[in-house]
Amino acid sequence: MKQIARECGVAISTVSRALNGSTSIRPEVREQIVATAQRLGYRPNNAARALRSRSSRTVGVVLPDMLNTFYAKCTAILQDQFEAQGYGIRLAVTGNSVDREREALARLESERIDGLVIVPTARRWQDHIRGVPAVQMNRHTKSARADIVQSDEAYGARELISHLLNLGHRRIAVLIGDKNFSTTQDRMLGVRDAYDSSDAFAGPTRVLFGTHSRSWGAQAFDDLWTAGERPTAIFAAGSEIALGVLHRTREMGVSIPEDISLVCFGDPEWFLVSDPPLTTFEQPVREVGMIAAQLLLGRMGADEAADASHVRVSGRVIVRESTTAPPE
Amino acid sequence: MKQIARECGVAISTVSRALNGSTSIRPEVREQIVATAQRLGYRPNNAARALRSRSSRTVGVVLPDMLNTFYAKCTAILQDQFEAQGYGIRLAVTGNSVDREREALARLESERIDGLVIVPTARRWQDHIRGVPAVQMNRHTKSARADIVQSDEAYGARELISHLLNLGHRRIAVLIGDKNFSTTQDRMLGVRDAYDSSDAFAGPTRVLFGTHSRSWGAQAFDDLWTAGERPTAIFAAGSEIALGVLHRTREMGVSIPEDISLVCFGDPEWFLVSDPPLTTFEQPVREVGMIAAQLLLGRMGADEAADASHVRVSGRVIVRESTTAPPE
DNA sequence: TTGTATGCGTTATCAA
DNA sequence: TTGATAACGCATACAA
Repeated sequence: MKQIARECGVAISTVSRALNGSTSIRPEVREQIVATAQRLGYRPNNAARALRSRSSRTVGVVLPDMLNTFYAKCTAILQDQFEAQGYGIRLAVTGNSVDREREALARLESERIDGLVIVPTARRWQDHIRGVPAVQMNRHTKSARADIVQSDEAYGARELISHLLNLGHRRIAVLIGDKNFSTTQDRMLGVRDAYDSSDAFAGPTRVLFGTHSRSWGAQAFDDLWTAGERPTAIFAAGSEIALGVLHRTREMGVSIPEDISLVCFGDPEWFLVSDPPLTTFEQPVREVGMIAAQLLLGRMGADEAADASHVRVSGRVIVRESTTAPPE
Repeated sequence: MKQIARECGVAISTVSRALNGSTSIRPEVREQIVATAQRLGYRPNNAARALRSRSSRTVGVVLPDMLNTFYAKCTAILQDQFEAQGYGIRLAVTGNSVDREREALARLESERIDGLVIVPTARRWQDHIRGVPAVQMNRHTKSARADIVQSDEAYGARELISHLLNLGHRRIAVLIGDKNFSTTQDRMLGVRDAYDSSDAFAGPTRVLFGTHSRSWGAQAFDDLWTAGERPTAIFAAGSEIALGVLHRTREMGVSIPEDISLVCFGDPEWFLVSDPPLTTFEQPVREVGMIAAQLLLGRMGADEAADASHVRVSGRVIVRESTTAPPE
C-alpha cells in the first residue's frame, strides 16, 4: 500500500479507501489506484487486516475424522458455503480425542476465528474456546450455549429397527458408537421406541459400544458370531461400522441377507455397488451442512443474541437388499 | 500480554520472552508469568504474531475435490503431518476450475501462507502465487518451479493394461481424466508402453477423456455399450469413474467380469465389499502425502535453494475378481 | 536479566 | 474528498 501511495502521489489512507470501496473518493483517483494495485500485484495482508479490524474472516471446523464419508461431505459443503461469503476454513481433526480437541480449540482461539462449526467430543468443549459463536453439528453437548444441527437420529434408528421387527427379526444386535455421544443416546432412544411400539417386548439381544471404524465393525461382528446366541439382524450405527461387518462376513462366508440382515446409518455412494446394497437411513448430510453454515453466518452477523436453536433434519430410510426375513 | 505484564509488575517485552522460551530470563519470573498467563487464559494473537514475524505458521492445501477418497486421505495425512510441526492447514477446493484455483491462490497469498501443497489445475498456476515454497501433489505442470510428488502413474497403467492383455483382451476401452493433466498423460504413456511390449500391435479400442466423477463414469459406460463394437475390458483411471461404471453395469444387468472386465486406479476401502471386488492399482496415498509434507517442511526450513525434486512412489497392482478372460 | 521503543500493514478517526 | 496519525498485539534491537 505504501508503494501504491507513492506511485500515485496520494496518502496511504486514500489507497485504503480506494481498495475498500469507500464512496467518498474521486472516481479517477480510485481507478488509478486500483490499476496500480493490479499492476504491482498487490495482495492485502490478512494478518494486518485481522489485527486491526478484529476479524479474521475465518471459521474453524472441528471434527473427528476426514475419512468418514459423512464428515468429508460436511466439510465440502461448509467449505463451499463459507467461501461464498468470503470466509476461509480452518480445519482441525480430533480423532474423538478430548486432548486433541482441546489443543485444536486453543489453536483456533489463537487464530481469532470468527465462528466455529464443531462435532464435539468433550462434554465441556466450550470451556476451551470462549466467546466464539458456534454451532454443533451432528453431535452435541447440552451444556454448551450453541446452536445444534443434526439429522433426526431417533427417527432413523426407530425406522430401521421397526423395519427389522416387521420382517420378523427378534434377535437383533446393535453396533453403535461411544455411549457418551448424543448421537448414540438419541439412536438408542429410537431403538427403544421401536420395540415399545411393536409386539416384541424385549429389547435388542446385544448392544455393543465401540468406535466408528471399519476395524471395530469387523471385530464386533466376530464377537457376535462366535459368542452366545447369534443374532438374525445387525443394526450398524455408521457406514464405517457397516463396512467392517460386510467385509468380515464376506471373509467368513456368511451371506447377507440369507444368514443375517444388516441395516445402517449413512449413505456413502458405494452403497450402490456393495454386495449386497445396504438398507440404510440416509442422513441428510447436505441439509445439515447447509443449515450449520447458515446458522453460523447468522450468529456472526446480527442476531447473535437470539436463543440457541436445535434443528433436527429428517432423513429417510431406503430399503435395499441387505434385509429380509430371518432364516428358518 | 499487557495485562499479564501489569499483574506481574514487569515490562511487556519480558512477558513476551517468558512465553517464547527465551533463555535470558529469571526462572522465578518466568514461572510467575506463565502462571498468570494460564490463570488469565491468555492466547497469543496469531494475526499480530504473523504480522510481526512475517510467518503465519500456515500452509495452504489446494485440491480439486474433497469427496474423492484419494484427496480426502491426502488431506487427512497432510493435516496430521503439519499439525505435528505446529502448522495449521488452510483448505481450498477448486473443482478443477482454473478460475476457482486462481481465486483460492489469491486468498492464500493474502493469508501469507508459509508453504503450499497443490494439485494443480491451471498450467500456469504459479503465476498466481509467487515466492511461496510449494510442492505439487499427484498432478504437476512442468513450468512450475516446485517439487513434485506422485505415484508412479505410468507404471500403474502399464501393469493394469498388461494384466488385461495377458488375459487375452484385445478390445480395451480407456476411461480417463482431462487430457491436459499430467496424470492423464503419464497413464497414457503407460498404456502405450503395455501395448508396445506385448504382441497386440494396436492400442486401446477407444479412449474417452472426461472427469473423475461417478456421473461421467456412468455416462461413458453408456457410450461404450451402445455405440460401436463393445469392448471386452475397461480401464478406469480413478475410483469415482469405476464407481459410475459399476453402478451402471448393475443397473443394466451387465455382469463383471463375465460380460466385461474392469480395472482401475485407486483403492478406497469399499473395493473390499463391492460386487465384484475390483482389480486395481493401489496408489500409495499415504506415502505421497507424507513425502509431500516432508518435502515442503524442508523447503520452509533451510534447504530452500535445493533443486526441485521429482518423486515417484511406486504402488502395486492388486488382482481381485473384476477381471477374467474375455467372453467367447 | 530487564525495560524502552520501534515497526509489521491495515483501518479508522479527526482535521483540513 | 483527502491527508496525517494513532492503534491493533506482538517481537526484537538496543540501552540500561
